[in-house]
Amino acid sequence: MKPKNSLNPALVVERALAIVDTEGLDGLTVRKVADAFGVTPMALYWHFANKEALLAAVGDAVVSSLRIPDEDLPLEDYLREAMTSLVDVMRAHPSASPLVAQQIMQAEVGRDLTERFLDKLSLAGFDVERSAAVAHYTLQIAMTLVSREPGAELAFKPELRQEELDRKRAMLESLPEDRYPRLRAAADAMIECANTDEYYADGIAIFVAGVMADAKTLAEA
Amino acid sequence: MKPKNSLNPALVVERALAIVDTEGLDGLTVRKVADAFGVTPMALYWHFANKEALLAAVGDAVVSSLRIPDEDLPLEDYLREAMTSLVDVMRAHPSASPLVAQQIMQAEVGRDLTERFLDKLSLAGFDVERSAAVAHYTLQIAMTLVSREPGAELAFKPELRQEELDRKRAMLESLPEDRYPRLRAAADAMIECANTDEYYADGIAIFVAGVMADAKTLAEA
DNA sequence: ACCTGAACACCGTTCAAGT
DNA sequence: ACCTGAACACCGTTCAAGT
Repeated sequence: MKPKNSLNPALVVERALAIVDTEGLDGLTVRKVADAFGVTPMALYWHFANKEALLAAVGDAVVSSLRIPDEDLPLEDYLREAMTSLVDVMRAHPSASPLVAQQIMQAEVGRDLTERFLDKLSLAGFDVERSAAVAHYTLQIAMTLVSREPGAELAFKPELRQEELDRKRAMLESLPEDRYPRLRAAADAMIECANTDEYYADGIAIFVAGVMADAKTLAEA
Repeated sequence: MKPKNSLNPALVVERALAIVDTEGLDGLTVRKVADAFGVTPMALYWHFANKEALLAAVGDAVVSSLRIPDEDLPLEDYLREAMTSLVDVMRAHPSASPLVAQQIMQAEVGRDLTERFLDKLSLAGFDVERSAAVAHYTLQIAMTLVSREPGAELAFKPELRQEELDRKRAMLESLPEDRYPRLRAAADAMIECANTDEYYADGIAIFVAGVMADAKTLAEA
């Protein structure tokens, strides 16, 4: 006798997110979620229209922990804090970061953050198209930093991980030293992040500096 | 009577790339490629170890048309040209851009480009870790600009495309005007690129400016 | 209202067999 | 050397039926 009402959207999303965390986005299947509840795959279709809706709900759940920077901050600080906030939220569930990017506008917090960002961009001289583009870059680059962090592609095959890293290193070390000295010297740094926090801080700093350089150009024109 | 030797890796890759172009990366299946040749799915396994190897070969094929910037260019111009070259190659086959990012180091042209880029970064004061990180950002951001170009996610459902765009616009236009004036004004710009070339030029310019700002900081230190 | 069971149209891939 | 055929363990999802 199965307990009825053992399923509800919030519980399902929680389980689904756990699977995404441990097995990656491609590792999430309707059947695995059902098994985790000891239930038939079709049971989930009472609570979600389809897998796409379940994934969207997972994205919404992660987005909800986003925090909005102080609205009084000037553009540069607002951008840096917004991007840092996005990156932090995504790093908590790296495999779900594409879902965060996809669902951010469905959440009030995402809309509020974007609205204020667009406002600050506008005041800094960015026209509507450029503002929209910069907001888009910000979100997508945050996602990319997290989901393509060096070594992240091997996160779900722990037994193959070391082997794959060695294979990549061997490939770089097999290159002729006279022709590829920089690649060989950078081999370790290219296959895995030595300092993850620095990787994110630098990536964010570069993008923020780039946007501010653009703002300066616009201010001078 | 099937003609034998109708299959070879180059032909298979060509067909697979065509499918990726018209149906997206997820639309590529071993069975579809086989059907396109009027052959059994298993026929492909004579030429490729598995689907992963086929995808890698598709990536290699696209990477091969990459061009290397003039090696005498200073860092800023070299970076801008390298990134533009990457973006151009990827825009020719947007759905394959993740494969390009994945396979770039397997191609001589990719290794040469990266080697010279790392060298210029080093001369500009970037240490090994930062150089590797910047090379990584460059490649991944180029990929992201292309594969997440606004509207790109709807490219393979032409019949649903207009409907989806309308749905997104309706969502933004349903927001209260007094609270979300910028979002409403930017609605059109956020769901679709009005000027695609500008989208790419701006994205590249921002990243290049960001890297150069970093270089300036390093030079002063 | 909430879930089961059987079935369908797909996947990638193994393995033995054909020519 | 190159390809077929049958089979296996997976997918998401429909549809009718149970309680």
